[in-house]
Amino acid sequence: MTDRYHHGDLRRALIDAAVEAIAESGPSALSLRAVAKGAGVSHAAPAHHFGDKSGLLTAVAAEGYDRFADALDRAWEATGSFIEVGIAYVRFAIDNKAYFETMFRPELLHEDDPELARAEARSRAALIRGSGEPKPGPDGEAPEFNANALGAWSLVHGFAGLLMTGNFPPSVAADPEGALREIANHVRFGDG
Amino acid sequence: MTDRYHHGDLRRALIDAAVEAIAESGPSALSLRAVAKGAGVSHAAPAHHFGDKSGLLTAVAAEGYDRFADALDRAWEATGSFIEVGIAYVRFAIDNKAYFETMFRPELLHEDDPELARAEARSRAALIRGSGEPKPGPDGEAPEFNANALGAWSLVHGFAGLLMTGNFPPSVAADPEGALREIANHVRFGDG
DNA sequence: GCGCCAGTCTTGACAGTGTCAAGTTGTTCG
DNA sequence: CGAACAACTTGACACTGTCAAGACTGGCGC
Repeated sequence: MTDRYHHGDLRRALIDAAVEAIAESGPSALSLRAVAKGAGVSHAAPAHHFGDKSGLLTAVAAEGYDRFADALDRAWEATGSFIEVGIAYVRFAIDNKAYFETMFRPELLHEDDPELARAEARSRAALIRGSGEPKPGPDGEAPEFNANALGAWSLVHGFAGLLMTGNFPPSVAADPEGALREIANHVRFGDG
Repeated sequence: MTDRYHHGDLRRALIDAAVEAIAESGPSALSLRAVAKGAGVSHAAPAHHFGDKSGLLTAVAAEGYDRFADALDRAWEATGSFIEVGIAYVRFAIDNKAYFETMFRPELLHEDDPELARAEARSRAALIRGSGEPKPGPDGEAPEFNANALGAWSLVHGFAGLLMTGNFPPSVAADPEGALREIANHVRFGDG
């Protein structure tokens, strides 16, 4: 199946190869030719499916946002806990480093891609839902972030980022989830 | 001065050109040859001063960490306010996008560079000092981050990151400092 | 059952990149 | 003055993304 002229699902294979490569050296070091070689096709094959190198990265990011939304939704539905959604946020970053890093590097992506926009919106919705203040817009309009949600989002996002860039002391890096739970025990969100 | 064979201060000129280029397209898109051309020297000149492309980026990051530490120190000394240090953190990220982005991309840097380590340590110290809990180690050992400091650091770092990647709604992007102050009004750090 | 066509992939080329080796120019100091 | 040394240049190499052109296939209508 993988050595036919018509690959079967080359698009899938290329994304998988890309994710693997990104996991090792980051999204900016991705080589289209290396990805193609990894999938056993010629160096120009990716262009046909993704147009661009940015196109491939955009596809990875979109898939990442979908998986991210799934993870956040699962956490909220399983626990109904604001904090557990935050934990899931960080856990996703750790377990899906390649996806997560790609998602938050807009300069490498086609920001106008509709698939990306759709998946991104899903994640945003999951995040707002999990922020504990579902409060649908007064006339059914899209719900917005309030100060508490923005603060919580910033906190978990920053925690994930600092963790992944190696900026935390070893004690935190050894047990990130524990450290985050302790932070949660010390932080209170209120109405100012 | 700039067109002599011996440039005078080519190192400085290259860093400046690099910062300018990074501000436009991010650190991963930096082209050594373009930087060299911008400084009016041959394409291999940068190698002599920085060895590597990573070497140049490391120099930029180190200088960034120094400026960052300065900014945090200034904010703390001027106000003695925990919150104002956080504001200064985000303001630095906005005003020095090129430096800030480079500082937090370890995969592009020589992480073992002593200059980088020194400047990084300065920033870390400034951050701990500004976190409001100076509490020097019992026996003069380096002070550590506690849960409150980790939480506050994560919050401002995440806020800066999400802001710069365009993930915040327009209302927040239009007045980031105001939004951050409002978040600060809603968040309380305590002892759990 | 057959031909043809749209879609899939390959081949070859191009300009641009980082890095290395060797050579050239300038400065400094004995 | 000359010799050692640093700063920079020149040329080459392998590698990259992208484009144009061609080759192969599977499946469609007839």
